Amino acid sequence: MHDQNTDLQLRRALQSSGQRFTEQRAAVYRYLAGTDIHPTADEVFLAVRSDLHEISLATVYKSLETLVGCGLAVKLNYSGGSARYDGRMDPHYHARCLACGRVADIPGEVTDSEIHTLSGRAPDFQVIGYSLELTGYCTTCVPEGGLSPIRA
Amino acid sequence: MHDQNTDLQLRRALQSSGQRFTEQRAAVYRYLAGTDIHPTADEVFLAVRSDLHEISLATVYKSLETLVGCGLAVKLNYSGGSARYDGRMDPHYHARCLACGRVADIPGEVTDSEIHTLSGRAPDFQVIGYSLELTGYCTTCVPEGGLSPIRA
DNA sequence: ATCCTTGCAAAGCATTTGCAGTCAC
DNA sequence: GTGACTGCAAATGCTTTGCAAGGAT
Repeated sequence: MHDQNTDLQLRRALQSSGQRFTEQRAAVYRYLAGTDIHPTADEVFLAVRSDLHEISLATVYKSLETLVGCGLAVKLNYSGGSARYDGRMDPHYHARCLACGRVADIPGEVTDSEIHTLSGRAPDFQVIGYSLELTGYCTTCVPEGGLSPIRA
Repeated sequence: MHDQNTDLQLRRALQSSGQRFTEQRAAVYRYLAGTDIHPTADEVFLAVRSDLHEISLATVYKSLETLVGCGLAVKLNYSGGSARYDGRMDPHYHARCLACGRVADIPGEVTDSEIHTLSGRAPDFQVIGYSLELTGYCTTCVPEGGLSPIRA
């Protein structure tokens, strides 16, 4: 299933940075834009391989970095091993379950005024972005002991 | 230079979780609690080795994880390779320079009401903490091109 | 005396890289 | 046709692990 809009968007983003449109990049982007599971590079590889049997893991890594470079995806770094990628570009932030590791999308965004308040405490620093993540437990992972205090 | 308070704090934290006080753990904690450079495991290793010549990198890794487990340190994960550790437990968040990779402390915290607002959008999720990081450029790393839009 | 911790070296993963062949433009 | 991209395999870098010797309680 080829998503015309998705492909076109990718083609434009690539062209404007002097890069080429390829089937591999298209397949990676199509998958990433259509899922909300925040897959790892390996998960993308496995998913995309059902369409493009010959694609290699190295190419998936390269494609993902290309997408990030074009602003079509965001890379999320977590403690538990591999990085995850997010191809949904609507404003939202993330909640990560400390038990199962899943990452859930939370719609909405931190308001600009909130960011300004936070940035104001950082003189000598030109803020261009932020990354906010809530941590806790999803309903399927009920903790037994008490809860730890909130800490960044 | 042995910080009595720091050592005592560590000894208590270790005892309450059934672990032992060792010179290696003490050296790692003393260094971590006394710096604000958010060192990598390797940087801790190099710094601590001037006191404890025989300490190994593996032990540093193990000690750091022990401290995190005791709640005496926080592990920060970034894209650029190695994890960094923060032994300052007063409320603050971080600003990371996209050019040089340095991590600066920003004093203060997101207010409880702000966190509640953010958490409220996440039903089915028991929030116990958050992680906020600003990204941008420190004064010594002035970017040449335009700035990217704010995005999590 | 017990059993946790250390140090060493080797193993384990995620990710990157070099390069020849291939493809988009 | 040219230069960018792919696929492969090897390399890299961070972190973890197994195990015998040593150390804290």
